[in-house]
Amino acid sequence: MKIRTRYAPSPTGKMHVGNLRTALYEFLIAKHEGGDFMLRIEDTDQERFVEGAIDIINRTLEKTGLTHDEGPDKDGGYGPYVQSERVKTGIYMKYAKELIDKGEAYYCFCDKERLATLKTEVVEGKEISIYDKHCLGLSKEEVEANLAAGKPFVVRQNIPNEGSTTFKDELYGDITVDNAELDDMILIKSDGYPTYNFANVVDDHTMNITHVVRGNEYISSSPKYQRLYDAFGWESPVYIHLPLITDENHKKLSKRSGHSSFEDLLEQGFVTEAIVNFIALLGWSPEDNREIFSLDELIKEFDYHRISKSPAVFDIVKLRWMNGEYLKAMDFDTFYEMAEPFIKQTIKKDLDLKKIANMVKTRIEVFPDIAEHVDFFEELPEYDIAMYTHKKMKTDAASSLQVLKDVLPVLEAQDDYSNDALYQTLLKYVEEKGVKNGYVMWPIRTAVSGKQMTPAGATEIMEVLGKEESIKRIKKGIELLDSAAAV
RNA sequence: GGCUCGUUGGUCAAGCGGUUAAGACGUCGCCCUCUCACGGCGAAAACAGCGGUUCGAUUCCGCUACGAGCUGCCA
Repeated sequence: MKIRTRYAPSPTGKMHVGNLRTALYEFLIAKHEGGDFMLRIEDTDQERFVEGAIDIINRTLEKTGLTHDEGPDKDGGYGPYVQSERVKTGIYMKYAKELIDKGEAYYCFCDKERLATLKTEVVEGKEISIYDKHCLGLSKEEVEANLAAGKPFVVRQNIPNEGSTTFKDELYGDITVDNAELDDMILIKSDGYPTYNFANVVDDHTMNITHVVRGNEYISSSPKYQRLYDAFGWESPVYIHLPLITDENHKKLSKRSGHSSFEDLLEQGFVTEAIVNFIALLGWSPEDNREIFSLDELIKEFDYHRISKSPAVFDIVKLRWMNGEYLKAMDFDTFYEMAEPFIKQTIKKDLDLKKIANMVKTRIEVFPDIAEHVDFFEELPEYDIAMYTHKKMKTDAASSLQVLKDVLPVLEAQDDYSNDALYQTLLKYVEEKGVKNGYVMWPIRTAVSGKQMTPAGATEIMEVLGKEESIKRIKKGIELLDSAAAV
């Protein structure tokens, strides 16, 4: 049998990495077996609907490559299934009535006031009450009369107070709950819309979903869904509940975490492939120790039996590392295309940006890191002459001054400012003096960059800077060291 | 509060009765090197606790602790 999964988000805002991972796993589970992956928008809560949220979902899935296989025709492609559209067909009410006829559900006319009189318990600021099945006792005539009178109603699932219900999760095994723990949940709301609890079962069945994959938070309501399947006489799907993704405090990811949504991560300079790769490994691991996977490779390797049961902390430090791996592996042209805007943010001068990009490629983890690496090209920063002193290079202010003075005329005389030529020239000086490379390179690099660390060596920097600017900076260094020595 | 689920280094994780308990990120050290980074090598660092079952438990069972989720006319 062909596997069919679905991603069923509610359009209430940005797409969390948790949501994205759910979509990814659903996609991978289907594709690994050559199955189909569907998209279904769960917008039955009109109050929480956020304008533009569906666009975000579409954009994200498209960008990450999680394209769905089926849906209503739309602009030459597939649109998602949309629950609010399906409501218009009367499908949910039809199935609700079927349950009512079977005695598995019933009309409830209780208003807010009556509901408020139910025995409630306050735990941690939340009111907890269990519906008392009051309307289950209504006679057929009373129900008909209420309906005829246009009295607002909801439809509730009728769950017995005795016995227990069991469902099977592929990862967690059999989970059994006493029926007394299960509230008579609302299936159809008074506005005529189904609740998620009902729509999800009806849709998954009518869409022939074979594997229901969703977050852990649904595990405790799954027995209720199982009762629905049983009541209808439908075969239940394979359930796969996914462990949570938490923040560094082991709390559910919140918007405030700042790095919790896919779009936020893109803004922070992460590349799509790295994000997808990273979240794939948050709750799943392959048989070998491999960590770098393209989407196609994930499809090939993904075995849902290896999904973990315990929650995973979203570690942005490791994501940064992985992003860096992607940048290093990227071909230069692609890298340059993406890096250029970031370089141009700090460098306005007419310099060889490609050379700069190349210097930085193996040194950054995310694009915004570029700025701190290249700012000195634009302008020589103020620096302390203490920077000339380096224990390992055996340099200090005096030796540096000497080196710079010695080397200046040579560099002034030289016209070839290519990295190679400069390096050869300086090497000659190193040999003459019988010192270590660093002994002369360190002060020069310090003078031309004004920085402790640079993305390239002295000669490479000079190559990019050009003769005029390089000489200027070296003179500046001599000046600084001279005036300090004079004191 | 009740119910359900979870618990291997700081983090992601392998392990599915017998192992010196992998690997990765991060941290630290060394090497390479015209600085830093890359790369290479190495180090520190874990089975929540207590009881069973067993010749033998990280692995199976129970209890406790801790964490999380649910307990909505939200999904």
